[in-house]
Amino acid sequence: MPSQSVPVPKLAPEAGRPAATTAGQGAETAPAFSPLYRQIKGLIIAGLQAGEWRAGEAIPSEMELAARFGVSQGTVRKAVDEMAAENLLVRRQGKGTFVATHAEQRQQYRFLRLTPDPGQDAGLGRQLLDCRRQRAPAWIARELQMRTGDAMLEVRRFLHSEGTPVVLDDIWLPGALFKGLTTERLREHRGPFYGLFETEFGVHMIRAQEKIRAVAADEETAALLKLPVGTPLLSVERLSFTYGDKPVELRRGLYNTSHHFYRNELN
Amino acid sequence: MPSQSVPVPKLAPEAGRPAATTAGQGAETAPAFSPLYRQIKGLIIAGLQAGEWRAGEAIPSEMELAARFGVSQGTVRKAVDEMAAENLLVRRQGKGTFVATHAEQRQQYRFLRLTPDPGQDAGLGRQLLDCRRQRAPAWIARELQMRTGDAMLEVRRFLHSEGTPVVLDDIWLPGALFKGLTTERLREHRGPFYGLFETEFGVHMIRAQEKIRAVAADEETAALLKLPVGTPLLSVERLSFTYGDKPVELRRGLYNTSHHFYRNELN
DNA sequence: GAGTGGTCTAGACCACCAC
DNA sequence: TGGTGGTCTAGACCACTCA
Repeated sequence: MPSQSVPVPKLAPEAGRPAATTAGQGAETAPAFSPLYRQIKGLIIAGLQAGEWRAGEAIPSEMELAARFGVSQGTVRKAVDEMAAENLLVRRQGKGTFVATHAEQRQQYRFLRLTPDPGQDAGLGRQLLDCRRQRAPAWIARELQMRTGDAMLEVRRFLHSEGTPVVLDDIWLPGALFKGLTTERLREHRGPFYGLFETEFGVHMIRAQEKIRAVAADEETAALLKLPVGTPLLSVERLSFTYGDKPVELRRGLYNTSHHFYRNELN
Repeated sequence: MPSQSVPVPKLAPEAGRPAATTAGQGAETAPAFSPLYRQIKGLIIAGLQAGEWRAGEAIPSEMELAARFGVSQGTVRKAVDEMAAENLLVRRQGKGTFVATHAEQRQQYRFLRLTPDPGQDAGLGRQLLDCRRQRAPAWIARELQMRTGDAMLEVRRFLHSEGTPVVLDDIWLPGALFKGLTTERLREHRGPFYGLFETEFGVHMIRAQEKIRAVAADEETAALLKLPVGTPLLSVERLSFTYGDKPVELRRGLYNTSHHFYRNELN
């Protein structure tokens, strides 16, 4: 005998589901009704955030989660479905559900939309130029939701294709989250930075916004990318977020699009 | 008594669900097993493609569709869920499920990622420059999957913000699909082109790919956009598709990104 | 064969909308 | 008041993986 007033056991008190009618009170702007499966999703995200399961590890099976939260498997399934659609989790039939990671081959460079023209080599090499601790200037502090002057890491690097530089990246990170990150650590690391950030610092990028413009190469950039001053470059400014919509990385890439392009899918 | 061998009535013969085990035969590369809900999805898409329901109209209720296809409501729901996630359909609680359209206010300029800098006016005006019938050159024919020399429409237009031109668009369309499209028709039309294409020609854009580069303004472009020759511009090449992954529009925009940027969300 | 996710069903009740 | 989509449950069986 299914009944919607029975469940909601082990949920946190404030997560209690509003009963039958959306009765009075109506305080503030929105009653903020949220279905059970969304509350479950919130609890799973809280677990990820708390580090209960690390990147690449399996989370408990749907049946286990259903038992733990006191809901049916179908409700857990719907929560996990949404999280899989958002690339927070990865389902593998017969094996389990895993915390998404940037470290795996299949998922590497998930956020990089740069694509070589036909006939170009697909692989991109990395070259670290610089990594130093600075005090955050106002505009970066604003983006990363820290205070002007707070500790900040500044990284500069190349991506190159067959020896010629294609991308010049400047990367800014909150110093508080990346204590102990050094030039050597970055240089020794194999694979994408985001993999390192996950395994070494527990910082997991789940979403990003990019703002793209066309700009002219200034003298410094032109010299570094071995291009004439004034060459049109793609400026890609990326703000990346972890769980809880917390911004944790600001990045500005300058792309030489002579033999590569930025690919985007619209739906 | 649910049983997975019972259903599958009114489905098209070739859509029949493979029974229990993925038995022998194994011809070619993939057995191409597809679950019931995906077959239902295919049938609904076929209906859209055939014009059974037009853009903006409601499709039958989930119960009706379930009865028609001889499956449970839950299976129809899963099919519709996927289509809603792909922006093919729009669900409205209490009202029904509707064929997505580019004509509505809410959905207008769904594919336009150009965003004004803070303080800039958000609205963009349109100005038609030209519309003529041509023969498709090889490179366009290839993209639109037609033959070189086939009839093709070529449209050129501006988007401008507060009087100054921001975007110069060249648009190429297969002549066969847009018979009767004239300069006057385009000029008189209010709202986005994609709305006109839907209502007048039954061509519905559901998906697009963009390739983005930074380029320097040539003389003609510079004059049209009132910029110095060599100004860096964002080149946005868009290929749009209808049902069945059929390409039906090629477009190349040159964006002045001095006071606007191209916004993208990464997941 | 046991365990995991994937599909499908059937039925209940809720929230929203229009008449 | 009746219809629509939205949520939740319970249970069956299938497909895949691994020991």
